[in-house]
Amino acid sequence: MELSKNYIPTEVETNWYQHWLDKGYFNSTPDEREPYTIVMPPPNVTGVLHMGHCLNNTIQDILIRRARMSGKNACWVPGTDHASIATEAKVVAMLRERGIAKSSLTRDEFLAYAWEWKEKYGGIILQQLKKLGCSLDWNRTSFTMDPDYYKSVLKVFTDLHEKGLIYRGKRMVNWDPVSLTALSDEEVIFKDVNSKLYYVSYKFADGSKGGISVATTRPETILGDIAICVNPTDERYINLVGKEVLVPIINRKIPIIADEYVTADFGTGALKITPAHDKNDNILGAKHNLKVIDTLDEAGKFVATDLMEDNPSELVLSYVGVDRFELRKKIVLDITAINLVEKIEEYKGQVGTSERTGAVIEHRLSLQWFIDMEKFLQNNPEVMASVADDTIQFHPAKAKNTYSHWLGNIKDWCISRQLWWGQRIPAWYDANGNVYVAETSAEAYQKYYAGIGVAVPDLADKYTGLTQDEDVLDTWFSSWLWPMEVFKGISHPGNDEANYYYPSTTLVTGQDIIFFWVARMIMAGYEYAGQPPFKDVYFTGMVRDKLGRKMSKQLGNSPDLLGLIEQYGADAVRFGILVSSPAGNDLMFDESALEQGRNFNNKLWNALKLVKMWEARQGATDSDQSNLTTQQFAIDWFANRLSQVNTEVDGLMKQFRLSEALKAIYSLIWDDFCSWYLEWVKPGFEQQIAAEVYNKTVLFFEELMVLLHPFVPFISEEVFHLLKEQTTDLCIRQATTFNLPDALILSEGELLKQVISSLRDARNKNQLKPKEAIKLHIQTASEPAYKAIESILSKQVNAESIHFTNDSVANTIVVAVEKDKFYIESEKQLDSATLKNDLLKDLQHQQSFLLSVQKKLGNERFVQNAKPEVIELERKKQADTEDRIRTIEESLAALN
RNA sequence: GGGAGCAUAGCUCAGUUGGUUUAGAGCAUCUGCCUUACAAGCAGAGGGUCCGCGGUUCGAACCCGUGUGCUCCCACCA
Repeated sequence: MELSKNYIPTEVETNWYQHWLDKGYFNSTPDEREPYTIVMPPPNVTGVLHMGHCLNNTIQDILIRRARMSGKNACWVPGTDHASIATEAKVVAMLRERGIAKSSLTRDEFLAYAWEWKEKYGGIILQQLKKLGCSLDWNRTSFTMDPDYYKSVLKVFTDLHEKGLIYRGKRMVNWDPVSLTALSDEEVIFKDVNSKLYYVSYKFADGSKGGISVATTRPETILGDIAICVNPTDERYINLVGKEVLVPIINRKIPIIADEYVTADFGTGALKITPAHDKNDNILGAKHNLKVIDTLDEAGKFVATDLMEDNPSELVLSYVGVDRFELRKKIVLDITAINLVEKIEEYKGQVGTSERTGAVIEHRLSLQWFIDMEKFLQNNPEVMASVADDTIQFHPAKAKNTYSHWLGNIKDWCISRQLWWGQRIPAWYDANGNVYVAETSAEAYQKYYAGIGVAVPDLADKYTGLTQDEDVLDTWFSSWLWPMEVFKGISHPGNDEANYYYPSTTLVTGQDIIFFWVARMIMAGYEYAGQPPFKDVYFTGMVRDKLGRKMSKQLGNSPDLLGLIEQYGADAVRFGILVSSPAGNDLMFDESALEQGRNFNNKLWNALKLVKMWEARQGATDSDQSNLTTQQFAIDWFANRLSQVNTEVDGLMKQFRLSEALKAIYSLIWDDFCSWYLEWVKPGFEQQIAAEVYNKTVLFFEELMVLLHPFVPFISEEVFHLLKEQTTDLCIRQATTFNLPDALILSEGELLKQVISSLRDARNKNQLKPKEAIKLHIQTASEPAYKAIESILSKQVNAESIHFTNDSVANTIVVAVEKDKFYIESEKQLDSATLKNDLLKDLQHQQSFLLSVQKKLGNERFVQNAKPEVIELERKKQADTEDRIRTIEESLAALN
């Protein structure tokens, strides 16, 4: 078969992926093997594949493929998250484009559209993961709103409610006025903004001259003011406490009160209290028994209802329905007109925004469902302990701090959302406002009828008297069950699959969702399985562009991933993203890394071509005996390098240092295998290769593909099969166990490489063309060792002859390597000046090194204190350096 | 405001208990090569005040203190 000049990935990738699928290699069922389980962080159904997913899923695929090749029962579960708020926003936008307002639809009508949308667009991302080569068990694809999953969420809600861990209450919550729902604290992102600080004066109500000046960033809330607060120790205001002032525009009388909460040196030292629109004001209001006047509706528009009794004026009426930001401008204008604005300062502040819609968050008093986190954690002390004591290991470990700090300061979790897309809260209310929480409406009615002492009607459609809560649950209230419920561990507890696969082995995710998801999965894991959901958590960094900026749509610096796969091949994309991804750190993505990946694939391809050329050129044995011993040296050396790197990679993988593992393999293949080994065993022009050497070479190549496969699955599988007829696919091939490498053989190989490089350097410096042969004279105490590798040496430095000598050789230039000297003889006039210079530089370096070693050894305190092996090492350094200096000096003498 | 982390070659990063490290890799750079697997390549080379200062130690890139610069997380001083 003719192999193409360069490696062409497209067809190869599609074919192999289909083949693996056809063979069912990715499917897992429980058996006697040890499981290796990864549950994929479910992307939003609305998602499309981006760089973050690419990094994340490449890492998971590497882990799972390596496990599959190491005797484990590898199971990687795909799926998607219904992503309540994000998806609902998309569906609302889609409907708006079609001219349909959400408010014109019933809940059921809206949900029908949402499901339609989900079936059409949801899960595109899973198809895209196939392009990347992800070896997911597609039979297990899950969705957080699958029927069983849905039920499991209700079950958990009901259960936690029964345990007293869930309560309903009117609290200050983060309110998104765009999506019209409450949000948890974690869904609020604080952003720096340039705003203004308005100094507004409040006149005394008794008509006496003057008043008090208050600094505020939110003048639009003035009409909801209920008091002015100062610090009790603030001498400027101490006499004013108890006096009343007038709220601008509406002239409501409000008191001046004192509380230590107020900072005297901020603004004017006087704070206006608006309990309806600020968390701290609300706390202060409650403390001082103040009335709450809500002036904004759910969409952030002005409402006057609460103000009407006070003083409805034309002006106030003109504010009704005005948006909060517009209102701010209007009110500032209006109070400026009546001379109540003293000054306006520029102010840098922070404002909370909705993670999903970007809308500025309002604090709003509303009735919501919460989880009592303190109590929950008291019931589950392992949530904190398991991470602290490494029962669950975090990589990198620094994430442990973030985790424990958050848990230590945890607030109650608001889990209700005023949305339709999601699990509807299983709570029913009767006419009197009594609540019945149950997994089904039937059960809720049972409780209801029992409570009022009425017999339960015989048919469910005769049930009356209850209405279900309109709200749905926070998305994360379903995703925290993911590692359990993908195996039906909640809906069908104790089933064989859950028993076998849970706890999962490794979680790979971003640091950004440590609170949203990781911590909560650990909570649910202990609460419902009594076990952690995973053993290791590998946190990936964030993917940035090469300038270090976050990837974002606005910046347009987010590359088109599928386009890149098209252009470079999935293997190259996987290689590129991983090679530039240090463990646990952010990675600067640069397309040149993909080029490196593509080049590497091409290198593999060409090595394959070379070996395939030899296939037909095998001879029984090599006629030249010396050539055979030489090749045996190359084989022994590479076999040991292979086992050395295998051991190294094992260690790196255990520490999740995937990038370094890949680099080690890359260098083993490119440098050791291609640049050295293959050149060493390469037969001369149109010559035969010993069958034994050929077979060994193919074996090495196969082993390299085994090592490489998890990282670049497609090309490795392709090369593996093109090398020779195989009885298995690489995808499920089990890794070989290697012996410990022989250090002596390895160091002999290193020395040979060093000799070759030094001689080539000397050739270069004398402008010897590659084709110009030299005569080599070697002065060494270990002649047999060099005799054994003579043919490699002569081939690699283009020496037409090699002689051994006991003395310097006239009219040559000399190269010193370790204790040996190499004399290069050429027909060309050689210039010893640069080499002499190099030798002098080296000599100087060695001498100063020797001096430092001698100084150390001459130091009595060193000899007394240092460990014996360290002293021994220093002695050896001294001896070696002395030898080296002698060799250099002799070489210099020979040059003169 | 509180907490965590980082600073090593032009760039991105390794450097494990302080001692074969007067410091390594990849990419980039420079020089020479169209050598019959590969120019998406081959061979070779250059490049560092280990952020500054102080300390501990026989010995510091590594430990301690301090200064500077940067990053992230948490926290709504209106």
